[in-house]
Amino acid sequence: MISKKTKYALKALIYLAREYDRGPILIADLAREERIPKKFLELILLALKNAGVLQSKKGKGGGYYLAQSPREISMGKVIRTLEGPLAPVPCVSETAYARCEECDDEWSCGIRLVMKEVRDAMAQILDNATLADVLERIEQEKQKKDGVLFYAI
Amino acid sequence: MISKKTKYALKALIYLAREYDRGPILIADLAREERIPKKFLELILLALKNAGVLQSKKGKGGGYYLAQSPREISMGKVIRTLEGPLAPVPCVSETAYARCEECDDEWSCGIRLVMKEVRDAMAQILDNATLADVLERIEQEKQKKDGVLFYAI
DNA sequence: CATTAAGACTACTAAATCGATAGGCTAAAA
DNA sequence: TTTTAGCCTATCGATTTAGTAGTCTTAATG
Repeated sequence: MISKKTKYALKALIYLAREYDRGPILIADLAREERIPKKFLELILLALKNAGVLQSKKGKGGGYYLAQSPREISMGKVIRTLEGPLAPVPCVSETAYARCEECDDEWSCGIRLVMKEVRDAMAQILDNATLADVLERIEQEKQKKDGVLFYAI
Repeated sequence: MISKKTKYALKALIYLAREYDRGPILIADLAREERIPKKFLELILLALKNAGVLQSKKGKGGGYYLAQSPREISMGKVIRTLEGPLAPVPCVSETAYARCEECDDEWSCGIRLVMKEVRDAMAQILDNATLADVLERIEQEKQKKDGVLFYAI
């Protein structure tokens, strides 16, 4: 299960993607709209900024905005920033490989073989799901729902 | 990342699968062979027993053994027992659905749509990877390695 | 240039989880 | 009835999670 922190981050980024190219958004507005504790959100946005996902402007008229277009920011990047590597075991991580302490023969570790498949499948999905994709899919779902509503009436 | 508990469980089960139909195995032997803290392993095996994965015999000549054949025990089952649902968010879990507290419109939640894909991909892999499969794959890898060694000499 | 708006940074805390240990209880053989 | 081996509960220290508080810094602007 992903943490609340990561969920908050994704919500905030989807919000910022929707408002893309409308200038900086205030933390306070984001917090209110998405119902995220403001001070907590501050820390999250800061982490995303340090990871190069967001940029910010201080002082009056300041706020946060995406560092790249919504097409270029993937859920994989966001989750890795806040949650750490996608891999279920460190020995199959592409971005943060580490040996599993007590595995004496990594190359014939059965757990590793299966977990490598899992990490590849996750990365495949999450690294290809950009904020723009997510926005699109939300719209599609809303239209589907309207369709159902149409028939229901 | 999966917990040590789950890794220990998988190691123990792979060991028991290899010794399948050779009668009960002592916790102490398992602990020594797989280098798992004995008392900790006790709790893990007990949990697996309560989940129906293992059976046990008390007293002299006792120990633990698989409740089903290695063909019928999947890594998905084991991970769900010790780690909880595979799903990254509760609202996409098939085995333990729960609403995400602060999601007002689940059906047009973008996070949910992507996470559903992730959970399905994970379940596909982990529910189809049985202990028997894992044993087979370990053997395959060992032979591959021997092949390389053959050419290297 | 003083004020004010807004993010940046550090520290702290309560509660939960993780990894592990301790010790007594119960069941089954011999 | 003694020994063997699993069953069960409690406890513990370290880490992580979710969140709060307060101060510092930077940038507009009147």
